[in-house]
Amino acid sequence: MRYSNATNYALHTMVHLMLQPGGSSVGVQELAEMQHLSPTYLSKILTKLTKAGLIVSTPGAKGGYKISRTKHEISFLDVIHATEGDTSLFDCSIHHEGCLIENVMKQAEENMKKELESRLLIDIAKEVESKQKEG
Amino acid sequence: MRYSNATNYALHTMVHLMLQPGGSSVGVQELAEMQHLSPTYLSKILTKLTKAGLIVSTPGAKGGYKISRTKHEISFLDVIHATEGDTSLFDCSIHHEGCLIENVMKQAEENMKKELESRLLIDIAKEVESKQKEG
DNA sequence: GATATTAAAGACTCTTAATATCTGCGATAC
DNA sequence: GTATCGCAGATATTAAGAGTCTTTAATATC
Repeated sequence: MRYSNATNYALHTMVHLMLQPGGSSVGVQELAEMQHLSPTYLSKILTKLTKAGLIVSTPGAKGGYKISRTKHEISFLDVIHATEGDTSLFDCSIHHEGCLIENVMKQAEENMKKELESRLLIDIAKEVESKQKEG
Repeated sequence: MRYSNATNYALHTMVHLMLQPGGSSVGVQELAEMQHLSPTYLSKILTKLTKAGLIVSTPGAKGGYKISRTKHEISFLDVIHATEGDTSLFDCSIHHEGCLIENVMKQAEENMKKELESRLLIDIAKEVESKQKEG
């Protein structure tokens, strides 16, 4: 029971893109090197983020990825949803509906998702930025 | 990203054992039939619960499993911990310590675990019991 | 318009974990 | 002693995650 590595890479990439001055584009090459990944693998993850509307891709020369201007407040949940898909933590395979155990599990999952929805990437980006100025 | 089926089976088994009058033992045979599982598979799950001290096993003729008398208040988290092991939802594989993203994820996980720790199986058992009397 | 650059998509491999079964061993009641 | 039952280990089987490679499509620059 663990979030995939892809989610980890996605979150880090998103924060990195947020730190770009003027929201300029960054190529997969640079993003992949930063996280010690192969560009082809990371691009699969970036495509998911693009389809989810969290980032914008521009193909061709001088292309790359940048944060979507239409989504200033991107939450952890947004990214997780993009990479993990619409998964649920627990499904009772025995009872078809109204399983009391499933209800408890789904309630806990719901609360966690609400917390992750309230946590914004921009706050992480700002914190990283201030740490960089310190060091 | 999902809890294993084993956790589902374990939770249902625990509630079933709690509903036994006088805390009497039940064999794997019966527990397996109830959930449409093979006895050998379920027994592996039950062994985990036994090692975790949540239930007590008595081998030999007329043997079986029963709720541990020393643990009257068993939580969802207790069962999950027994079946899933000591897993964590998210580990940053890039930064070695103090990753801001990891911190947020771990905080959310921690809160979910606290909620699952406060939810007791006995409450589910009581609810099931009262529903059975109704129907 | 030709060319270099870059993202997108699909097929494919590799590894790992979950799921599940089977067999033999050891403990217990009778 | 024997039948019953849980325990442990070995062994498939399946599914998902992780990652690579190749081809295709889109874009900028000249």
